[in-house]
Amino acid sequence: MDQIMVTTRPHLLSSSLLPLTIQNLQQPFLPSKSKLNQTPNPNSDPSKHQPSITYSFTPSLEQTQQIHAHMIKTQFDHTLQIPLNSLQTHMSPSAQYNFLITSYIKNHHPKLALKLYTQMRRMGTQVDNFTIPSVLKACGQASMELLGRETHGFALKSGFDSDVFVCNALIQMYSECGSLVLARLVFDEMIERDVVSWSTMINCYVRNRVFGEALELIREMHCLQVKPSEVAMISMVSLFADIADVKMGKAMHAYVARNSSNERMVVHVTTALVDMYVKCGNLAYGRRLFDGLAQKSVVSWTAMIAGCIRCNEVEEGVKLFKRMLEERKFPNEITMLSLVIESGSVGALELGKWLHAYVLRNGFVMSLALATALVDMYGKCGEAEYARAVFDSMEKKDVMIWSAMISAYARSNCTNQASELFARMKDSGIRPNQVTMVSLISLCAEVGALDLGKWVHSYINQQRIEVDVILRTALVDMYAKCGEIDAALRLFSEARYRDSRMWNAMITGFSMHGCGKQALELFEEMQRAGVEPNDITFIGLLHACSHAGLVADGKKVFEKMVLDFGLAPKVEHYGCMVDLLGRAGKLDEAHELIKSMPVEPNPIVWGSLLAACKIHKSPNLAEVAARQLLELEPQNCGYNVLMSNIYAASNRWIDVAGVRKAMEDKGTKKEPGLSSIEVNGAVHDFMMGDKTHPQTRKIYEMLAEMIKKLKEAGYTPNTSVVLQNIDEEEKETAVNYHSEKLAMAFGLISTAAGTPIRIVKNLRVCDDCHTATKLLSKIYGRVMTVRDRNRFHHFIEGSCSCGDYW
DNA sequence: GTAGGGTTAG
Repeated sequence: MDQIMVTTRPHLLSSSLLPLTIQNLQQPFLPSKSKLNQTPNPNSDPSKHQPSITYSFTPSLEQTQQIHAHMIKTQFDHTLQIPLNSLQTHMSPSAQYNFLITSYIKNHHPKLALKLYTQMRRMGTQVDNFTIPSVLKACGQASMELLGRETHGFALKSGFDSDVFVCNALIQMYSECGSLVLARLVFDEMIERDVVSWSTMINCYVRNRVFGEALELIREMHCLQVKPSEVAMISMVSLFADIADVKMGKAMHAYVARNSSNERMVVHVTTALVDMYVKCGNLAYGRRLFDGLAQKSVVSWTAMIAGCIRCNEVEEGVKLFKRMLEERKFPNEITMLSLVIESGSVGALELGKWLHAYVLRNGFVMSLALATALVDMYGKCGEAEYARAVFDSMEKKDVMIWSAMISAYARSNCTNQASELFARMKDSGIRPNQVTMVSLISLCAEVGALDLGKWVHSYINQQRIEVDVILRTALVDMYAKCGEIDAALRLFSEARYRDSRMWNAMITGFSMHGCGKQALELFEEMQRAGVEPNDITFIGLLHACSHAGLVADGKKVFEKMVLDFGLAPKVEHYGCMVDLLGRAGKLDEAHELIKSMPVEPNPIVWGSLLAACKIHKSPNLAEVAARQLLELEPQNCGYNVLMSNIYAASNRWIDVAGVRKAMEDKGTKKEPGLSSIEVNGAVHDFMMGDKTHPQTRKIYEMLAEMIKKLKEAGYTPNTSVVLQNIDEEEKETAVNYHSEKLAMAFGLISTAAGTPIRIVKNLRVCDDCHTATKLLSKIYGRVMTVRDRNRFHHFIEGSCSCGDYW
């Protein structure tokens, strides 16, 4: 529960303003022990009282509302009897308003606080220099800069601008509203600054990522011998933790080490440093600091354990959790929340389940935040059903848990469940926000649901949901992945601000559509715009060159990445290069590259070489690649299939038989092919030979008709793609029932003549389906778009945009 | 000091 500090400052203790008096204080309004010692004797003469008193209260929102209602009833009378817990106070109307305003802010209801402030002024109640900082805080929280400025003006007129509290609050308010210049103006014009002024101004720069100025201020502060308080140091360290800036973090560490002398704060400061190091990925350093802590608090343990999990040291995290319990330190809600979040981030399902059970067994209150973290964790671990169980167990739901559940469905590609849930969300009056929309849009992108994606896009416009850079990126990506590259480009061009991710989405979009030149041009423009490319940019560019057969350009890009941008090529980049060279028939060069690469080749690298060997008919090199692949992934029989095809193409039937025998012996499995098609906003999935669709009978009738027409057009099924040891007729049936053909048949019977058909599949298009689809596009006069694992195929009038090169 | 949901690739 949040702590509310009611602070009575010396200048407020005028004769008209009696100090707080507390009788029979009981829980939950119990102030901390140190504060209890300061509790004044209710019978003493207030005027002789000590000048500054601080009481800690923890009123919840409900309690605040009760007190509020009571204050209204007593018309803000000087003698106030708060009905809760026998708390009795004597407060001026101003003090009562101030108390309420502060309480609402602490309960994260800045708008209620501001409403009270408006009312306070309307009633003519005196606004003092205690009111102003609270009001400014509310303005900052609610990002209401206009009201903040108006309050600033009021403070100037009333002469409160010489009050250091007021000025600090002004800096903080402008900082939260993103107005750096105004914040700095207030700071510069302050007659008298305290430590808080400095750290607030520094935080303002850090929050807005103006690190140079922040460092400059820290230096200046040092020169003027203003020592940051421990609290200020901690907040600086934690800010660098949040933005994972280890360089600044280390600088702060050095600074803290030199300037921190407060023994009592050692645990807090060190914990902040531990958290900073682990969030920057330096687990070992964080651990060293943690181990050196003589007194570890629950917070220290939480930061350390969460850090272990985040860095994928799950077992070590569990060990530490157990050690924490042994040392009789017990996790709180934030501990559980943090650990659940980190479990999700690394996909540690078993740990996540264990934490869930721990929460239930140990009587934690299942707050919305904790439930949302669990939903998110299960979602990230691919367990949408577990996520749903947690979700359903919560009676009260808000936009965050809704979004988390939709995101869980999105990750599992459960389009229909996600859109159903979205409909329910709207019905129950919860307003979706950008986060909700991003989940839905990225789902549409993933499964290729263009109609749904378009509908969601129009909903965003209609509801005036702000399209920020993330949402715009998601939209660009969705249109590109759904085949509408022009719409993607339009959204991209209309953007006022583009970060590297948005550029990457557009470059990758061009790449998938085989638009190599456009991708390269866009990259030039990205450089002119001064946006730093990252490794993902180069993956997109290399793919683009590969799909468009631009060998020389691809080589240049690769070189540029290393020489101009100082990026170390990862195995993915080598994979792209092998693909690029291999497709172009430069098999030996590709092989040499693999042998010379400084990182261990993965299956994608060898797989690219193998696929190239298949296109360019090189069985000997194929064998080399296949042997490596089977060593790396003995369970994957896709390679065996390719190998068998390659042997078959060279009439090496004994080797074909050998591969088959090896597969039978190992009992290997192939990733099942899955094709989907969207009709009227619903996504229909098909597996090979699938008979689960409600319209199965009609689909198979259509399929028979398609095969008949294909044969009339001279098509013969290409059965070499089948590897089971079955007779030729069965093979033909197997090819005919490929998931892609089933989806195509469904598309043909359920959409109007002449309209395009769009199919998305999880594997590469097989040779037979590719040939068949080309013919079908002509036979039925339809534009057919197939998005496979790697790229788009646009089939028009009997030919494909990939130029049979994929 | 630890604190719930989102984008590019794979």
